[in-house]
Amino acid sequence: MVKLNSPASGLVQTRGSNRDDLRQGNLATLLQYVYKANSISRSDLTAATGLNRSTISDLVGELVELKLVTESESPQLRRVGRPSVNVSIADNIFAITVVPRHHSTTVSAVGMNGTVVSRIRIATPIHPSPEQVCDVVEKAIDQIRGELKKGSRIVGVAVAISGQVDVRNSSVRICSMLKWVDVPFGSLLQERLGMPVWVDNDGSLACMAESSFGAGRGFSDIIYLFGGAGGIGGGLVIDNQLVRGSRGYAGELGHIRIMDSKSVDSLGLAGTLEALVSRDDLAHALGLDDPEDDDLSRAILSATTPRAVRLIEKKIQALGYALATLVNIFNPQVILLSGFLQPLYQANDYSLLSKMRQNAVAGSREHVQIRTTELGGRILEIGGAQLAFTDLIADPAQAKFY
Amino acid sequence: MVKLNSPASGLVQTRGSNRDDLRQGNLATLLQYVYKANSISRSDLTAATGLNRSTISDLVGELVELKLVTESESPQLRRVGRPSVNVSIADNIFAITVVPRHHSTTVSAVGMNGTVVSRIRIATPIHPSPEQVCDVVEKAIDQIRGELKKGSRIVGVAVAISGQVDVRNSSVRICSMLKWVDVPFGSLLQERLGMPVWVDNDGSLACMAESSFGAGRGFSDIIYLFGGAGGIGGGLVIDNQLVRGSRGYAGELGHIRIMDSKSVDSLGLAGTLEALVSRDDLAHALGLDDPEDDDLSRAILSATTPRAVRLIEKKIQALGYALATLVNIFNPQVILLSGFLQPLYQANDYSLLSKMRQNAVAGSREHVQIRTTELGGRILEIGGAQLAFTDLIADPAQAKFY
DNA sequence: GGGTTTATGTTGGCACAGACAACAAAAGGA
DNA sequence: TCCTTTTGTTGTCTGTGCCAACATAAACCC
Repeated sequence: MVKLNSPASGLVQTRGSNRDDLRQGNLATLLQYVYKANSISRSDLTAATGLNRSTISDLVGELVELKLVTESESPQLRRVGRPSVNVSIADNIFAITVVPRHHSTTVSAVGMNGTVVSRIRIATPIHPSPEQVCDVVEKAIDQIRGELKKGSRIVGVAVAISGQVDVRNSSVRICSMLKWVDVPFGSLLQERLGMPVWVDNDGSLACMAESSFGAGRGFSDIIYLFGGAGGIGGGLVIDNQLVRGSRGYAGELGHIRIMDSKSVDSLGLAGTLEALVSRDDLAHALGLDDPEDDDLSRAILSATTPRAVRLIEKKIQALGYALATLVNIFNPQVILLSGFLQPLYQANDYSLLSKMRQNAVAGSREHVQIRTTELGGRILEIGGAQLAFTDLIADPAQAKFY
Repeated sequence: MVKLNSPASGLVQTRGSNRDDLRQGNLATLLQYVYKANSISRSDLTAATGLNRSTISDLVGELVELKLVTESESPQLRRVGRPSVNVSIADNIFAITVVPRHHSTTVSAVGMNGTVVSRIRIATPIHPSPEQVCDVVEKAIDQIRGELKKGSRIVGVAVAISGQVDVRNSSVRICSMLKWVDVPFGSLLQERLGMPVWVDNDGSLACMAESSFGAGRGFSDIIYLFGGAGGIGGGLVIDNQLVRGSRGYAGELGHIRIMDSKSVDSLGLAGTLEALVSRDDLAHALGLDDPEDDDLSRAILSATTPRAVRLIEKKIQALGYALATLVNIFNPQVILLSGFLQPLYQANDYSLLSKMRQNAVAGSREHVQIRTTELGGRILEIGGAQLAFTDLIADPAQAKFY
């Protein structure tokens, strides 16, 4: 018998750990399980973590005391043995998410248990200034505070920016949608609100959300691609970790180059995925003028004119090249397509798959799947909330609320 | 004052930790520091890990008992205070590295302290069979065992393959250099030798080596590109972790597509980096026939004929496109170039940098550096040894030797 | 329906890792 | 020579997770 050695990933730990770190780590692991499952039995936690029953009992007890989770009788499982106690995330912990757009900003309250309880969309001037967005957010949060039931606790605010965000200092490097350049929006909003503010790229947040709660569940290596009116964005998950890069700009998957072409993308780069696969192009070829997502999707799936069919096929080919490049670089398990890339895939999944496979190396192309996303219109709320809850989960005993 | 919240990376921990894991983790962290520095004082270990002096004393004591490190008087530092004891990696722990090529296989013994003590190159038939390579390795190890001083301990064998390796089961998916397809080489060699065998892609190993001991030291996000006779390979380090992908095929950076072109690469893919930037092309244009690396390098740097200069410039442009794509995807801190890509960069560093910057998004292009590699001809020995020592470092108390 | 089986929760004692404080040791500086 | 600074050593202590024994709650079985 030969026991094989798959290369270990090596250590990431650079600091030593003491007993407090041990306890904190275990509390965090437990809370993460509860958060991801929303509700889970103590015996499942025991099995998943490998910790002793009595240890789980103690740890869960601490989380209950911290009022982060609640215990309840488990539902009828009709299984032999004493039924296990169910652990659920407290229903009064919230994150505020902010999604600024051209001429409106959406502010929501998202419960840690996954429910979006409040969602306010407020019109702004077109291309609002950072201060104007701050104003809107401040007002919206006041209103939301009134709507939330008594005893609710807020961990902070997460902002999803459709542009490049330096996550080290939460500042917006460039956001063409808002016409912002080098805006330290995290600091501005945090100073105004007096509570923690996190800022991240919308593609990264969406990727994180799909990875934890959507079509990426159970996969460790994921490529996420989103096609919208502003262009193509995306995100990467490698070994269950979102890839942010050294400053947070990773995941600009729309700007990878695949061909010689005069067409340029939103940044003026020629021959990139975004330049070759644009929503406007498709809408125009299908005779639609600024269509809703659903209408465009239907039109793509039912296209019959030769010109439209040819164009769709051409876009599929370009997308196939881009996917092959990504597959060669990453060897992912799954590629998730969303926005108008989704109907494009559905229009001819065979064509996309085979184009991708033709241009990918043997090992990587064999088991990679293409899937459509699952989370729909609330994905940025879910991803933003996840970002806002991350610190709380990483150190439950230090939880602070506002 | 505003304290900013950079997005935490989230938890990777899926299992709980007990006190044993704590001890193991701290031992591993210490041993890793000693391994990477080769020799380091106990007081430096205290500062780096944040652990208590007495804890360090205890842990180092255990490593000494395990005979993994030795303590020695520190060199004269001429500093106030009691001089700190120096901790060094034991000089009798070795890894065997194997690098099979067309018609010869190189087997080396690499000390855990970094010294390559023995290096045997044995001729084989061209395109040797797996069994033939096993034979050669077995013989070489017998010889090496005789050369090593008494009391030497071997942790196992690391094999660097110039092709796609499924690291989950150490089998070679495809290696065109050896004409191997689906060869479970790890199992074969392990059965033969009776000691652990790890197999990995050469680009990944080289990347790992440069990241820990070469030009990548101190950087957390690295792209490594190697240009050789067989094509272009590479590796990625993200957040200090080597990226292997779901099966180990990640890092096929030569096969990313950048242009329309009839030229195909070693896998028959058109318009890829490897297709457009080939060593043979360059050698031919420079009037060289199967040149040594040094000769090709000199020729590239001193090219004067218009045709050669134009061709070099064209290759630089293509490389620039590829780098931009990678930068857009990853936002790395540094790009490391090696093999014939190194003289290509040196021939016109400004041109390559600006081409890359022109095609990269604003945030990512601003701080990325391009560097040449440092480790030279022994890079695969160093990387292979690192792979072989990984398990030992991750759990020093369970060290097994052969 | 009562005993049995199975799985889980609870409790008290235990082992042991790392922190801490006090002291010793080894160097430089005045 | 004595003081200061830094590091190593030792014994004690705290707290965390483990373990074993027991308690409890359900399904199962005749």
